Amino acid sequence: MSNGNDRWSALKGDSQGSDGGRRYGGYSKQYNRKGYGSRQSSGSESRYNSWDRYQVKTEDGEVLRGSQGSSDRRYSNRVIETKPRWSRFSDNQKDRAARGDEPQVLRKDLDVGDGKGELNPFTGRSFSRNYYRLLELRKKLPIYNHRDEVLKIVGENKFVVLVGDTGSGKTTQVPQILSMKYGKENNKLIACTQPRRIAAVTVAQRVAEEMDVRLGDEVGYSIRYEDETSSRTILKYCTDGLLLRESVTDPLFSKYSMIIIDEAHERTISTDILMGMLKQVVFEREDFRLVVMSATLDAEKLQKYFNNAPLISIPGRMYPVEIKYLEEPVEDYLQATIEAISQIHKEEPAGDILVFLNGEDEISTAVKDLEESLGSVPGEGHPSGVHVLPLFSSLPSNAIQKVFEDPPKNKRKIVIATNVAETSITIDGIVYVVDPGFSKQKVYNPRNRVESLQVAPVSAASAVQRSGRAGRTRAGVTYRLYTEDAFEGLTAMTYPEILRSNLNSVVLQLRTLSMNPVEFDFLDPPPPETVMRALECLLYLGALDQTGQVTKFGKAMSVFPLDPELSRTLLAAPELGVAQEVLAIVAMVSAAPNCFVRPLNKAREADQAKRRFEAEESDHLTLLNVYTEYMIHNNSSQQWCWENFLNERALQSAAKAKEQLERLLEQQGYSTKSKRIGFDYYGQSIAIRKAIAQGNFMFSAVECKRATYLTTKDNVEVKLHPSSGVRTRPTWLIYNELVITTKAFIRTVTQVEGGWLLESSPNYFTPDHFTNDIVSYEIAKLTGERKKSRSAMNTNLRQAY
DNA sequence: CTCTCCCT
Repeated sequence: MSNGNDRWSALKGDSQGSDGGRRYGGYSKQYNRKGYGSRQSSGSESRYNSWDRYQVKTEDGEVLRGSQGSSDRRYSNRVIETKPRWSRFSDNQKDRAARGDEPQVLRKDLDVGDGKGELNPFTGRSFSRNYYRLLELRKKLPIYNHRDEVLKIVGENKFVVLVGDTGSGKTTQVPQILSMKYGKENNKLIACTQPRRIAAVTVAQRVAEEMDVRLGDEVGYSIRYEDETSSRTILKYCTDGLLLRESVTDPLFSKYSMIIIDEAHERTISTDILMGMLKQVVFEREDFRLVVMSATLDAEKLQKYFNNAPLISIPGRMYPVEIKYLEEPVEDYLQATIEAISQIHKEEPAGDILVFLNGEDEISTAVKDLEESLGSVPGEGHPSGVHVLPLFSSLPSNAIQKVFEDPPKNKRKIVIATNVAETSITIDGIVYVVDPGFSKQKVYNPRNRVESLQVAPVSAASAVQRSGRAGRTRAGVTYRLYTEDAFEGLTAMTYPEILRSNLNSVVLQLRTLSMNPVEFDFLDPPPPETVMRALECLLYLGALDQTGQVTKFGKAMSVFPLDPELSRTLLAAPELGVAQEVLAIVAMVSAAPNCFVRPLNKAREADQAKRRFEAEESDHLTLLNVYTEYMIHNNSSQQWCWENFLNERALQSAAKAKEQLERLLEQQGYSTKSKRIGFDYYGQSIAIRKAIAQGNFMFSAVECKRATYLTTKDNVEVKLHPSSGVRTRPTWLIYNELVITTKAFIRTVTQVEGGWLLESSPNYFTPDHFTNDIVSYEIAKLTGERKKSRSAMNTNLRQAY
């Protein structure tokens, strides 16, 4: 396959039908680093190739390789001034008088507290000096003069939509203002959701400081594995996914008097589902309010969705940001990024740089490159060189914290981030933003209903958000590493995640709450077929019965923060006597999918190290071996992980996940102890692999020719991924994911017996269920054998009596 | 013969 097509190979799979799901990814083999808007080197006719639209069609257009010293030619200067957008509800005294709706006077002790010498209503102590310092800054935020309006409109309505541009202060101030008034109402608290963990934590820290309270007291945060709240908490920042999870145990969100959904424009799947659920809660609960905050102009759609909710519009306040575009597309955006940074460092005045790249790998490489090439190279205003820091979600919290700290004296801070840095967080000192214009996104192919992760051009909304990061503390510059024409060609908004995702888990959750997923009030309804496929899958898993009601088993499945397949695997384990082992495996698969580190220059050593953990019949068991050894070496884990080419962060998160899953399993009344007595190695291996088969039978593959398998679900011819340690050449396999890169590969596989699959779901494994002859034949062989053995058993029985 | 944004 030629290079231009590799990226899209995932979209041209010949599979007949599948709901794909998390395990069906397509990642480009060669990391095609062509800059956004550049010409593709070979024809890519695929009609799913969203780049087609952005290609520069002229054949004679010279593609400039970025080079130093040609900056004047490469960048076109164009200053885009940020125009304040006027609030629909002007805060002008005259206007208010004319409308006759003078805002109510607030109770003084609940006001934000302007007067010096006042006591903090929460701590009873006088405010600190820092409080007054921050208060001065808060007064400058556009939202400050809209406090009364926010309180009034929220007071009079149960739905409110609030739109505020970057720098309006909505994320920190609106929840704060509202918690002053509603935070103690009926002993309930206010929650404010964020799409990202880092945002939830850093915003909570900031707001606690502004309110002069200790983090975790009146203001706290809650993200998976970390709950910094207490009985005193009146305002809780949390991730949208976490709040959605809470609905499983508390469908009416009875802990909360108000929920504020922030960054609704990001349209994460969790935010979309929450909006639908909370809309219902508003009707069912007298004492509940919903505020939806968004950054874009798409407010009308939200207003309409929430029964013509009133709109509060807050202008942004930013320092001017100059946008520079490339005049010609670049050949290699990574190289162009490095060069742009180098140029900024050497030629532009003092100020830190924020760079958007696509993944841990890319970021780590860039950090290393820049430390080497610019680490101690003096630049304008920074005589000691640069201080480069990575930022992505899976970093440990102390590494994330570093990003917000001052760099060493006389060094220029360079933060290289994924799109975690796109919204909500403010890194002081950032003056320059370098934006190659890409992000890694889930992509959905409607033809074969396949979900995959791809590097794709960002939406214009994202690009604007990114450039906004440059003007937070003073005037800044954004370097877009693509042409202005290319910018014009970007899609306006990011396509909602719910329209490009597998809905198995979501549909189970909705059914558990007795909601009809087909009639659910989605802001953007997913295709009905995706919902039907989810229902079908849940039926086979035994989570739903024939009438679509949630079974007792399905109810138990819905409690786990896992895909339904993995929940069922987990629930099958105690009876098989291998709860501990399966807990570890499920934790590894869901929380540490890529725990093996394989640096290219040490590939052989890394492979050798991995081999020590390998089980020849199962990669899942290999993961279990890694986990077990890791726990044994827990007190020297850093050293041990390094020596064994393992990603310590990944293993730490697997350990936390296992703890959480174990607690939940116990709460469901299952024993989490393993029965080791009576097991030899193979007995244990079989029990574990049976549990894996019970949940993952839809991710099964059968050998069709030498070293080649056919997936049962969608008849894709696949090979074992070269990273697999399975050497037994089994007839039947379970795979954790299917990736299509240079070839179609199944990754993380386990040998199973066909009979186990049949036992797992007899109504799924019927020969006529499958369109492929080979699959049907193999299944017929199984069912045939089963019938045979049953009649043999009857003969035996007859003989016995 | 190879490699994944975010979130529960």
